[in-house]
Amino acid sequence: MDGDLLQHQAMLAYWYDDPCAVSLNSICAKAGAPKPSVYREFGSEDGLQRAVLDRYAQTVLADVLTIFETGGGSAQILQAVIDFACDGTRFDRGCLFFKMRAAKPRLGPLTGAMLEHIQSNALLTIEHALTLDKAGRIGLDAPLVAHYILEQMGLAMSLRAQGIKSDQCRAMMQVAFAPLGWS
Amino acid sequence: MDGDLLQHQAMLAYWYDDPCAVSLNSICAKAGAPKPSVYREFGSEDGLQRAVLDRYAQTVLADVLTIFETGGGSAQILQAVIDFACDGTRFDRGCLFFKMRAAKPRLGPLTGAMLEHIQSNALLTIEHALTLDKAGRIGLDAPLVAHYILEQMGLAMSLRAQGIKSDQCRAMMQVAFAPLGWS
DNA sequence: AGACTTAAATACTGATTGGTTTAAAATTGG
DNA sequence: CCAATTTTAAACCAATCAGTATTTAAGTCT
Repeated sequence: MDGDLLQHQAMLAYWYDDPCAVSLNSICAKAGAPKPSVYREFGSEDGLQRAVLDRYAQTVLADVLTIFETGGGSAQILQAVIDFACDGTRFDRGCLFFKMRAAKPRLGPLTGAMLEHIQSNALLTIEHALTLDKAGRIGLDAPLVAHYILEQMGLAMSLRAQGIKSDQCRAMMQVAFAPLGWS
Repeated sequence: MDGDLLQHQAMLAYWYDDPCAVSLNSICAKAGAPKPSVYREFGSEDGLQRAVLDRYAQTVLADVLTIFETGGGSAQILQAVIDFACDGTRFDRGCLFFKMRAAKPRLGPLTGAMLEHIQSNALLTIEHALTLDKAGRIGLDAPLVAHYILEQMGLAMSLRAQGIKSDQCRAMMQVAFAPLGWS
């Protein structure tokens, strides 16, 4: 059963290239899988993309959400988030979630619904971490700050995908997070 | 000479939809222009996109750059930038420059070069305004802050294109610009 | 008016897209 | 060892893409 291999190859292709620019034919060729098997396993291109995005959320994105779940002060959390987005080579080519979200109007309904589910789940997790942190800033409501943090993460990863150096991304995120109880 | 009409219709199509999702055929149909005239006037799809982007920069983007050029304190400038990006209906569908920049790997070399030229020009203008403002923050070098401001503008416009309300975009930008000498 | 040039409109090319059908091959159950 | 089912592989489909050739019409200049 090479459905997993197919899904894995599809994830790499969507992740490293533009999701909208990757054709089903090329994915099948790369995975060595016949095209009808895609439709047997996933029903449609939309179904494959949805499954890939789901897997990505459960593996890659879960790591960043645990940062918020394990808690600590907001300064600690934000520093960990910066490290997560800017360190290592994991997001050298960007983040599949944000790439797909940017291409959402061109993706199918299943993938679109999965994008919304992932985003609302992430927002809830971030917001929960914020309300736990008693040192949170006053006058800024938690949903707004949660959304702000999510978008700054997305921006950092998009910049990395554009080739911006890790140091510069880190410096920008430090500026962006400064008003949120940084120092 | 309906080259202007063609260019205008192309700009609207690229602006309101995803630039990569708009076909040359649909643009010709919308503008009522025969396809060969596109190649006579612009040489290629890349040439048309480059011309459209150039026109966009000279009309729409020029307005935001004058904000930086006319000067005032950094607080004034940043407030004007927020108003520019978040007010009105002009960027309800996003900003063509940032949309095209996001799709850069899928666009032609002429358009890619134009994108780089517009961005470096914008960065220089912003940086110049920052160095003129003596109240600029210490410890943050001007190129970094210029890049930061540009990306936050792009983020705000991308959020608006996603359907985020103007008020929420404004609130986020106020957070983002807070460390740059806001109050 | 008549020769010449330029533009327009349509049709076409070859490639690629997502998706389907078909026929052979492999596998499985008895 | 054979029959039934599933998987493969390749061909196929209609639609669409960027780009080009061709043919026809409209001007333009002398």
